[in-house]
Amino acid sequence: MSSIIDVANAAGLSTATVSRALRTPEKVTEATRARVMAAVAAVDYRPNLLARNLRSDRSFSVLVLVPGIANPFFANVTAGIESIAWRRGYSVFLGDTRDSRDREAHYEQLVETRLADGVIQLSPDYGFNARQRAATYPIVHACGCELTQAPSVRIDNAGAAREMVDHLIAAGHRRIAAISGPAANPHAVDRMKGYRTALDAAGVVFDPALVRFGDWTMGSGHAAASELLAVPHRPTALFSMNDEMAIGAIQAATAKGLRVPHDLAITGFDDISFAAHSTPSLTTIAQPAEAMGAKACEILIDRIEGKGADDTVHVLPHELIVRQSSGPAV
Amino acid sequence: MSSIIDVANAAGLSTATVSRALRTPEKVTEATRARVMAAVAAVDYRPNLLARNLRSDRSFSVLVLVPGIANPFFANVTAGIESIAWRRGYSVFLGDTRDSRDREAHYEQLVETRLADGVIQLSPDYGFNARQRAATYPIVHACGCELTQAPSVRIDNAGAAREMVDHLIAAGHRRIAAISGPAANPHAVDRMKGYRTALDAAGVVFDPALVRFGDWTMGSGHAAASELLAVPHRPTALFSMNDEMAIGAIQAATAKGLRVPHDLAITGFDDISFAAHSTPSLTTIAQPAEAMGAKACEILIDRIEGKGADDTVHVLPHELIVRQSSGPAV
DNA sequence: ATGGCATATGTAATCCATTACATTATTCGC
DNA sequence: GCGAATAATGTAATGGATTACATATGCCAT
Repeated sequence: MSSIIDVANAAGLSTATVSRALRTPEKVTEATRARVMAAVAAVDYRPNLLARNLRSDRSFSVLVLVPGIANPFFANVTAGIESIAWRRGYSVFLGDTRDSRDREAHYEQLVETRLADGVIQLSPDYGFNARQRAATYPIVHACGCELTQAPSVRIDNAGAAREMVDHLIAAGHRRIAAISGPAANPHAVDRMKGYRTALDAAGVVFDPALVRFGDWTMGSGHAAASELLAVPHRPTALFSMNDEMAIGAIQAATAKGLRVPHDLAITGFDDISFAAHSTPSLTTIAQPAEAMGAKACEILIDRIEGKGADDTVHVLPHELIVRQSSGPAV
Repeated sequence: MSSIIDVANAAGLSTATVSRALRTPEKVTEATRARVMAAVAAVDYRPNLLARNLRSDRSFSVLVLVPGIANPFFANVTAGIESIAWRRGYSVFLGDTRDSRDREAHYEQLVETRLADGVIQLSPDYGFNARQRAATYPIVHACGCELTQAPSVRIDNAGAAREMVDHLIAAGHRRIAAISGPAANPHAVDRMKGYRTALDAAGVVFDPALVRFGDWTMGSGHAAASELLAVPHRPTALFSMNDEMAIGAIQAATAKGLRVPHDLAITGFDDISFAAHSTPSLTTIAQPAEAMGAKACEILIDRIEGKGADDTVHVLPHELIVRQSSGPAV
């Protein structure tokens, strides 16, 4: 593999001039630049970016910490991150933490060893990751919760949940069950808050028997719905805190012979692409997943490049999308 | 940020000894190692991997070229890649090509500029990517088609498609429509081959009017199904070449008042997680997505590390998963 | 024509860890 | 107890691009 020295030799110039011709062409004669370009082509030169990065102490790459890339929502956020990184000349390291602190810590080594310039964290902030909170490297949260410190990007989870439950209440529902994520999960906590606020506002007494905790998977949504439908005086609506669990719930309800939404309303959260195409299509909260990733990436790269330190919590707009799966209570 | 020199000073040793203590401890006294470790802790040392990588001309990272990370199937393959890369101490660069040759070529620069040691290609091989076929760097295809050269990993797409259509024929269907991917897509080509083989074997005359070309999205599956259901003497079964389009087709059929599978059988391909939880659940071909990614990654890293050059085409087993969406013809 | 200045190019130091080669310390055998 | 062999450590070169500083070239004004 030819190096800058080969180019310099081929062009009869010094490596300094070659470097300048390539990186800061305005510092070099038109003629020189042409000679360098010819030499580059002649020896098939590709700069060794490891060397450049070492010299400049920059890697021009960012690390995305994602709890699971197979989750469509996170995949969308990641796509948004990638598109901005690409535009700004950065590469993306994929750090799939599989929800493990260990893996997360291990991946953070990429920054500490200079292979990445900063981190975008997609896991919500549980509040006890002291290491990360004290991080000396640039870090931005892309799917924040109310606990998440700046700089971060999120939606108003509690507000969105409240809107959804308001929607169900407006449709006449009173017995509205919740299929939550893991009890300690900050997103679940925020959304649960919105759920209860909506119930309170409508004068509906909160009934713990109508709450089940899943793990965001369709299987857990199926299981939760099966249980909830067996409760005496069963709910007429299921508020699921993500789309996957809602899809699982639809399946469970249908298997029990219930018709959605006629016999049971079911709603989701996230608006992954499958929500619009499930049968029935799913009423949900649209999160601007790509936009959140993109915004987080912009903030991160601005920080890395020292272009103003954005230290705000960006709350992006969500949207209630009413589709077939929610309907009037019977 | 402290460097190896700081450690050497703190320990009263040379940088060479420090390096040895850390990388090849057996070359150093027990006592020395302890002194080095203490110094490392004292100055909070983290090796600069950019420097190490420059010296060794290795980056210990691989580039994954994926047509779209938001596609659940590719996300699963990527998850498989990541798990092996992790186990073997490599990082993963995410190269989302968005089906653009341009982006693909741009991402390949990562290898040519030494930021990645090799490439895993998830796009099927159209046969005209001369650049990549002549690549001087290690490259492995993870979702190959019949055209794909070794080393690569794939399933028997034609065989799987044939099995699926055989299954429909066995259930009594004769008018079996196909919802294909883009006409030129190698996976679509292979699967179309299997479709026709099955029809021929059953003595069913191929009817071009029963073929539609989608773009793998649910929307395109919906559109294709709508058209196919308007054909005179409409088909009793739809063979969709991926799960997303099948899910779109289910939605279209249901919207038309048809019951799946009672009035119309619909089958998919891939067995993404949503296939098991759609309503009705989807008969499909299970591809070992994670295993394909993992295998490809193993092969790639073996190549990178010079541990035998596996030059075979690995055909992993698929499986016909019969669920609710396929049923007897009416 | 010459000092002064801007522009273009060259020389060599630098980034940091690794490692070939050199040197010093230690152990073993007889 | 001494030379040979082995082990431990040190010195300095190396990887490839960038860049501070030095030098050379060209142009203008006086």
